Amino acid sequence: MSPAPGSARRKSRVGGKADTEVAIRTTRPINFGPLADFVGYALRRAQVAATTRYLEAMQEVDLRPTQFSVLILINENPGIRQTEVCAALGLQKANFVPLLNELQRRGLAVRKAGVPDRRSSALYLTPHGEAVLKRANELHTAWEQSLSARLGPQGRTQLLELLQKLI
Amino acid sequence: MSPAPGSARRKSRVGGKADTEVAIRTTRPINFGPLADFVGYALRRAQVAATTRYLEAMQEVDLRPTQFSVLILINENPGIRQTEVCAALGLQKANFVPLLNELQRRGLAVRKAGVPDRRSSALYLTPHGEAVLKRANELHTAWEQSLSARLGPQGRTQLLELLQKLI
DNA sequence: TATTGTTATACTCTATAACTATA
DNA sequence: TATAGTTATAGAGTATAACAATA
Repeated sequence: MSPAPGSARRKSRVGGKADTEVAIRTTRPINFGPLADFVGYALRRAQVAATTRYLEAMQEVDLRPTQFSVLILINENPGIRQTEVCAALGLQKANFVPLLNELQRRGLAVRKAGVPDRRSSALYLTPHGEAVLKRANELHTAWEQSLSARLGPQGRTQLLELLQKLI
Repeated sequence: MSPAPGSARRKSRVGGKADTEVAIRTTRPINFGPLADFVGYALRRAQVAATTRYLEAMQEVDLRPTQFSVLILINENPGIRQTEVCAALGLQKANFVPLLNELQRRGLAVRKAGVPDRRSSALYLTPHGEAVLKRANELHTAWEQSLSARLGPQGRTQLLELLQKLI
């Protein structure tokens, strides 16, 4: 799993040439050994690369991956409770509090009282939250299409199926 | 990519039955909407699941993914410099310092002086480091085999190829 | 007693700026 | 001037314990 935006940088030395030449220092080619064939390592590298491009693509709506998935879940399940979102997404309830506070501060989601169980509140998107989510989905769709372009027509489906088997 | 060890927990209510029954509270089924078809989300979930199992598998040698990959790289490229390892694995040189300190403290790797460029030192595994790496490779191979079992014979190769296209 | 939401806290991972000693 | 290694620091993400209100 280690990070590694494929960057075994190799600079080429300009032989015994004089110093007037741009003297770029040689770094011998790095041997990755068995690492090149590790699924865990490839998974990590792919995830880092994907996240980097995701953040670029979603810059306009300024939604981190988890924030985006929380908005989707609230939108798909209006009135959902915090604990339910946490269980569905694998988040700690303690960490969800500041995350939701931020979404509420930005006017994207709200906690509403009036649930039978008075310990909980019900979560909803605001109209603004719905609009931002709509735009986020457009940007995200474009991003997924750029993935499909890399993976080929069947590649994306194949990848999804294979990843499912790891969960 | 949001976390989510597939855990949309659904408890089933025992209809209108009396309280003598184990009263499990209903949580309505959560609708994941488009999230279920996102490559980024699947990538994240698979990576989290894989890392969790990796850590279990490697418990005996106590090597985090990055530590493991650093040991492999030093072993494959004896005398490699810190900057080269960082470039190859996509690490910040600043973060590499405490990481290598820890490997050195545990007697797995060493910085040796005597390089032409006196700003650098050359990295090597100790005999103990080599032995630990050997054991780590055994444990890791077993883990990769458990992945292969999930993915099917061609699945692992397919997955590696698809992940490469994302990098 | 158990659960929901919350606070506080800590640990890992990642990122940037600035320093030193060499080049 | 630029680079290798280092220090310090800050920001995410994630994890646990404990508390108040409610069930």
